[in-house]
Amino acid sequence: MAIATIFDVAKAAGVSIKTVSLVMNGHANVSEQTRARVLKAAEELHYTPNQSARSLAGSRSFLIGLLYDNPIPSYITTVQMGAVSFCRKNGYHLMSEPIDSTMDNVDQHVTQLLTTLRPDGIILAPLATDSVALIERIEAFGTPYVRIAPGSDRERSPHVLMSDKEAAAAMTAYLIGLGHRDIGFVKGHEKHGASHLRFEGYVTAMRAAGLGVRDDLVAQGDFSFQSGFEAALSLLDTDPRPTAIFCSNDEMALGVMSVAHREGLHVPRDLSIAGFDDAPSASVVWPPLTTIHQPIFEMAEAAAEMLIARKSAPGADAPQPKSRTLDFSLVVRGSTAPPGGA
Amino acid sequence: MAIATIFDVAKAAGVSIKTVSLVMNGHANVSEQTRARVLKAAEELHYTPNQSARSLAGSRSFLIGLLYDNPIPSYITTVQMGAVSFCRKNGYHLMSEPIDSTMDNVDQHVTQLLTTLRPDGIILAPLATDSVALIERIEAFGTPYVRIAPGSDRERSPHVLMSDKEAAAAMTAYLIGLGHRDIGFVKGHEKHGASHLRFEGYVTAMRAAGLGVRDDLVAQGDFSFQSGFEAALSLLDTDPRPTAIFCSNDEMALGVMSVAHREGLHVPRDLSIAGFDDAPSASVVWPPLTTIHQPIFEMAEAAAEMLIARKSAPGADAPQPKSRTLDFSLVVRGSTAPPGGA
DNA sequence: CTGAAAGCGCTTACAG
DNA sequence: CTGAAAGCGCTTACAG
Repeated sequence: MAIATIFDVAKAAGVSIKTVSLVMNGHANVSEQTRARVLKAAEELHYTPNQSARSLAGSRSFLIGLLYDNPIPSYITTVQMGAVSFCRKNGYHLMSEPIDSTMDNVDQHVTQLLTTLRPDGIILAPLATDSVALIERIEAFGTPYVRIAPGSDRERSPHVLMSDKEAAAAMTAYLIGLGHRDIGFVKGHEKHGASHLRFEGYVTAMRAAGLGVRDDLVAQGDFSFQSGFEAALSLLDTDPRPTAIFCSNDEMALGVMSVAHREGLHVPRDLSIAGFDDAPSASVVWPPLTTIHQPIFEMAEAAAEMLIARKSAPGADAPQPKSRTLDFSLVVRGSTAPPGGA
Repeated sequence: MAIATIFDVAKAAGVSIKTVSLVMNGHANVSEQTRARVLKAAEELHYTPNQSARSLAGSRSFLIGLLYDNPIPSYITTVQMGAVSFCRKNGYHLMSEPIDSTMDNVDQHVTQLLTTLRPDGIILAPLATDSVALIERIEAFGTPYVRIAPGSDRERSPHVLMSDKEAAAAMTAYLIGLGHRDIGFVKGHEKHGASHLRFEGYVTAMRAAGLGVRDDLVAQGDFSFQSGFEAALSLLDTDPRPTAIFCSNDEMALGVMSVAHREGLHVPRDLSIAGFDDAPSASVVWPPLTTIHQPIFEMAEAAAEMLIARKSAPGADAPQPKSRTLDFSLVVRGSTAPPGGA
């Protein structure tokens, strides 16, 4: 059988197509009886509105674009799952748009996306979330957008994030609580706003415990395994050397752990190691990594919600929150223990 | 300025909209002169065809749906990058459609996707690639689809894959070449077709070298870290115990490695470990894992190509290949060495 | 090689 | 609360 159109449903229900449209879009001004008749007819005919026609005639495309760059697979996948989860409940679909900010045609590509598909909203995930060029392009176009975990210039746009500073402070306080005093820290990528916040959290917690921050126990990394590896070499070549090392992400923590294995240091007895992110690999290494769990799925869900809510509630001009902060959690695993393994 | 439409371009170029349409779609029957004039006008007006209008009027939506289930993040991300890469070159966009085959409304969801968005094609990635219910639904609808790495019932549909059997045989032969004789094998998930092929490859290579396959050196896993861990415990409790263990995926190999670390076995001196997939974590553990690299990106690209090629070449009714096999590669890293570390 | 016109399946003022 | 009708921006026979 051919695909049913709005006319088929109207005829079957004995109403005009206008009424069918109203019902399908959940408008209020339809009598319960009529609504029920239409719904029944739609059901029987397996009717689903043609998105292209809807989009062309109306003002909505029911499409949300997810722009991301330099993806850490597990991060991006989780973001997608979260975004899709909310989109689906509201009849939206998610376009996956990986971009490469190193390419000079990003601009062109985004413009093409915006004009040909007319998405109702854009979600910006790291690192695209911090691309000023991208943001300007989207703003010029007037398409609503939400940034996930923006590292800089936050006030500029609606966004959803987690408190990196508090989380880092919590982890540091946890290590101090175990009895550690000489705690090394590996910074994240300089260009990533969250890196600075995590470092601030570490400093704050150290000071709050009356401990100083030794310069030789702070190393610069860039979120890569390799940089964690190198940071560990330098941090372990100090005196007194750290009994614990806290890294700004899990990847670097794995680099530190690799050095520990090579040097024959027992983790956590000789060295406690903590990460940040709760990447899948964090629970796969041995010993499994103590880390900060980010609510990535929920952040993406919230981002989609911020985008779609304003659309689904016509009339309800309630001021949407421009910023949302979600909770992290501290996940204690086997890579941390009191110094000396006491 | 408002977004340019086909009428604006037609007026600027002094032709009818029909001609603009022909040019934009790359049809042949337009004089070079006219084509150039239209292209110039389009360029100046920043014209991009409205996808909804195109889709509604024509027969193409320029949308490809990617259906996947139970994603291993790195795998899915790579599949997406590959598919998007090809889609973009041809003006297509990719819809990310994670599905959960454990849900009973998969059917309904796919139907909704097919009827509302009318994608021009569907790419099925694991494990959706082996869902008969899904395939039947798509076939009933008549939407073209391509399966990536189907594990069963391959002849049924166009697909792209890698030779799992050959790859497993190559890895086994490599271990034998190093001097190993007692080589353990950990099977993958029983329901995954590739698992059986990988095991066959192992058996074939062992026999080809005149070595028997010891039952106590073959363990059943399910692709999880945990199952690899358990398999290692049983494999190492044999006599003589294996000097090398080959796992059907990297995740399980990491489980084996974890046991080795705990038991104080030096890898690779006391035990060589090999995986399959070349997941990101394979190069992050210590020592880094020898494994089989799957051309996932290329497989996804090929899948998109198989879908789009038939569309872009109107008239050119060349018989498209229904099956495409891409090459694997053997990646030697630090986790394998001659027995005894000689 | 190119025009004029119908039609794709919806939404949305405009009337009632 | 509901009809009749215009229009969204394209594609595509139908003519020439």
